[in-house]
Amino acid sequence: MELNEKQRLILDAAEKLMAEKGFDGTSVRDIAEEAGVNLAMISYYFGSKEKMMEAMFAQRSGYYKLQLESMIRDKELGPMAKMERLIDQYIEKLMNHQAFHRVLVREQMVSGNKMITDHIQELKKQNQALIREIISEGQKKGVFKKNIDLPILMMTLIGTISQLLTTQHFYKEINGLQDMPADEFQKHIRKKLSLHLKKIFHAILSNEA
Amino acid sequence: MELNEKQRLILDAAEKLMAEKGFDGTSVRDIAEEAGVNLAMISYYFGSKEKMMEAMFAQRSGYYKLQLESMIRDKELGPMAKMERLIDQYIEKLMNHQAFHRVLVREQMVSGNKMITDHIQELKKQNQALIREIISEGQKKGVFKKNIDLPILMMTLIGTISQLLTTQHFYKEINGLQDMPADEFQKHIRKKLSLHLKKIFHAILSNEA
DNA sequence: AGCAAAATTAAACAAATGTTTGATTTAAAC
DNA sequence: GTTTAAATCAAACATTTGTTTAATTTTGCT
Repeated sequence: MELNEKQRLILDAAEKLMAEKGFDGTSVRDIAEEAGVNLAMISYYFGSKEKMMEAMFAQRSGYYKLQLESMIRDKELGPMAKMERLIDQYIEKLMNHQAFHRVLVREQMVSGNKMITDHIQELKKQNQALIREIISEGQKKGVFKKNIDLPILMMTLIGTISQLLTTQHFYKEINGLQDMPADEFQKHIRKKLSLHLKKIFHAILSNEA
Repeated sequence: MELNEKQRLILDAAEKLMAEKGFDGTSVRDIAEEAGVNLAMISYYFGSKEKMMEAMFAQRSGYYKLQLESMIRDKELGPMAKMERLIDQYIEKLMNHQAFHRVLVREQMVSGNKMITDHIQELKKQNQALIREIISEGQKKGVFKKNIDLPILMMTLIGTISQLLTTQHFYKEINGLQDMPADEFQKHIRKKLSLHLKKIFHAILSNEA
């Protein structure tokens, strides 16, 4: 779907506010004001608040589509190196779109909008299918263990990153990092996350002792 | 705070509905109907919807208080055995109070109610202080690694469980478990989670190869 | 039984909600 | 320059929201 300038303004405003207050906690008047457009434009362009949300997911959920295809076929990279790149891709994707990810986490919990949850589910399936290829390759080469439970492993990957995203204010305080500049903190935390998750994946996947 | 029968009915109804629809997505009329009480009783007993939520957290957040003290002093248990019990306690606590945990996850993400987020933060700090004791003991005995980043490890613990809680429908479908009875599924998933997380903790904490 | 406090109720309240309307302005096409 | 459609706007709309009111019922106590 092609978006014009006004539509983009509206979705940006909606994403920002809904990341803070949630769908029901954000009124269309708040969104219109934040976007600097007239209230009626939301219905005019999207039909309704609900459909505006759907448009937002259609527009943004591509964030979750990983750039994996070419990497998977790469003959130079070993399976573990591929998994490490995968981890970093997930960290980048989720951290670079924190606001949208918050909206998504909320929406995922609700039994709510079928169109949206189906959309998310489909993306997850596609990603898992690709990752499974890497794992199969690793098992065939004997560097990965047999009997790997990918869905649970993905829960640790996404769950750990999500948990950081939703509680980073806690993390800052508990580590006395309130005064660290925002971008420096982002770098710091991504590095930590990356090392931590790679250690975990290595322990779960690798055949070596 | 002591609760009478009506107050309990109200909080139970509120918890159930807010786990599904969130705070803003749940009206006091919905809550009153679900609880089978008159609409005005919510203001009458709690003062407001907001304060009702605070009462709910005051009442339920004890779920997150682990029964660790006595176990920590236990001379029979090694540090790794203690960590394993810790993992199982977290799994039990969060899984046994799924509805409340959903409400908490949502509320945690919002900048919203200071009283509630402070309460949560305080509980986390207390728990982490206790866990740190176990880790120090393990390090002193030489069975745990030095330089363990506890906050990140806790993110993996809580994040993995939370991710499962918020996406279990997806997990069911991807594993073809839609027809498994609910209680059997709960058992199945707790067992898997437990083994998975213990493997991770062992890899991160243990000094052995 | 009589009384005071607590509990319960239906109704009313003002404010906020998502959406629509109908008029007006802007832009594009001829 | 006129015409036609798209875009923009303030106002109005009907619901829904959380809360309060004022009357009534129930409860506990003497």
